[in-house]
Amino acid sequence: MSVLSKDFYARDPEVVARELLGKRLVRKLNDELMEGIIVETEAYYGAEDPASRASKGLKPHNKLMFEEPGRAFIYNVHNNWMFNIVAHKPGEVGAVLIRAVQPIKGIDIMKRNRPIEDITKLTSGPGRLTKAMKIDKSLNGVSVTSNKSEVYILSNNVKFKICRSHRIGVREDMQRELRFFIKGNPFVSR
DNA sequence: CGCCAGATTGACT
DNA sequence: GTCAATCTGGCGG
Repeated sequence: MSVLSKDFYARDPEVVARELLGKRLVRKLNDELMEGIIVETEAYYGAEDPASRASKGLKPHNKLMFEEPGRAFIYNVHNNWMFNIVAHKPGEVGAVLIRAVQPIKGIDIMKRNRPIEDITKLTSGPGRLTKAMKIDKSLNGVSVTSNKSEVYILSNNVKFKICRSHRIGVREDMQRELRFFIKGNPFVSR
């Protein structure tokens, strides 16, 4: 298993969102290790995407979406941290939101961070997984393309079917369906 | 500094 | 299905 490089993210956000499914999100915090399989993502674009943080052009808070791919882009919504990875072709704008993971390592740590009985609700939502894996604004702008980073993505070799739908929770969506998830996986958000 | 929207969640009918 | 709590950060004055 190898760490996904910057090249992986230097493509169209939709392609990156689809291909991130099944990959492994690794969170290292001091001596502790947490890991989850990505089961749900959404793609976001630039000016053409009314739901995007970058829809109104370059601003200090969204400038990461305009910059080099492969870095974490994190912001707050309703007291929840959203974990995105900057992804776009050269000269373009975009990011992929990680909406849900299936926990596979450090589950006890995640449960400590987010006490809950039902494990399928531990990381099945963008705000849930960031809380369980202790991802917050302190990781904004951090590169996810090195295994020395506090957060990165590993390749994986699993088979599954991909479903798609419109994005969740956005005020104004695009015509295209830009949410992707693994068919039948119980850790996908509602 | 105050106002308020928001890529949510959890509780409840 | 509905609904409101809760808070960060953008933006106007």
